Amino acid sequence: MLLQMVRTKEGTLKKATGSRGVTLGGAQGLLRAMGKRITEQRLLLLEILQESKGHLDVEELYSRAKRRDPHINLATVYRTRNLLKESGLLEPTFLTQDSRREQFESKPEVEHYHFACLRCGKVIEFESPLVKQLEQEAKRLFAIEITRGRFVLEGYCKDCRGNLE
Amino acid sequence: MLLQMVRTKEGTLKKATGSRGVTLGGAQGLLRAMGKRITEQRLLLLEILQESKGHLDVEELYSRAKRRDPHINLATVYRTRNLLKESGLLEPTFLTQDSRREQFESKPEVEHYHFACLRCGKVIEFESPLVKQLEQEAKRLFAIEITRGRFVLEGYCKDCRGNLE
DNA sequence: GTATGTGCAAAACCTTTGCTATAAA
DNA sequence: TTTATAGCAAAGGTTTTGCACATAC
Repeated sequence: MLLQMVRTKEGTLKKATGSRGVTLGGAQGLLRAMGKRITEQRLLLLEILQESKGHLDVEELYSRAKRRDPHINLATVYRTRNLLKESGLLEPTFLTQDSRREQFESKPEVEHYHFACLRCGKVIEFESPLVKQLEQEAKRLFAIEITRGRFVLEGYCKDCRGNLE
Repeated sequence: MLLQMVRTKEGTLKKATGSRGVTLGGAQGLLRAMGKRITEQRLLLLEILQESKGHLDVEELYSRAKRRDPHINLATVYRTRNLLKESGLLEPTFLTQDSRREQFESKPEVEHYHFACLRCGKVIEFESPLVKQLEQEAKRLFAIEITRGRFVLEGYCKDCRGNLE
């Protein structure tokens, strides 16, 4: 017998409560635990990732880092990004259909989902228990194990929907 | 949160009824209408895309094409893929978190969603009205216009979930 | 002091593009 | 015959890698 969630007066979906950074705040400890070193460059990159809400591609991360440390090298940015990715602190989010570059965000405490505006690039994060419910259903129906679910919407935000030339 | 759990007999999610190919079947007409030419290479690539359920990246498409026409060129594959993408017959699907390459599938008649196995690459397509419901909620809550929604699960399929070394 | 990380440059990838010959209409 | 397209090779863009020096531990 399956359980189904039914929507009542107010929706199941809400804006994500953007508490983040706790994860990245613990980055130093994790790196140490992995036998990795805490370098100036890594600290800088972590700082930038923590400040920005994420959704940075490598180019953007590099350019922001360069403003504070003009000598930082692109290879270092790639290597750091890969390190954080492998250690699970950062995860790739493919936002739009035609994006060529991967974007990343620091791993959130509460799983959330995304809307990305095709015109201005604005990203809205939201949560909804229905997504987990869908995952549960899929899990049972197909006998699969799910490690990650993503739900991504693309389109035009409030400000852009009228202004399409 | 004002949610009630209700017992129902069946879930909202089901395996996608994989009718496809009608779209790609109409490709020739569309190409003609666009003033494009029907070449052997394009026919071959369309045939391959139609046979495979999709979920091919360019490399795979190229290697399959080469088996039947050893002279076909990678640039032709890219150009054809871009053409089909622009004309809306093919669309990119980012399946797994660490996939570097875009994969494509022929545009389905009924919108569906994906599960991809991280070990064997198997793809399961499914449908659920709840996804559209979520889109409606997001649309109202954020005053956005949604052009596309994707819901992608990754993990391990029935056959692979036990065999992880 | 030892081993890891950085910067730099080169290499490896993936995708696009300019050109000429070919073939579709 | 006319014009779009294929094949090829070269170029463009992104990511990775080898190596010597610097630096965290």
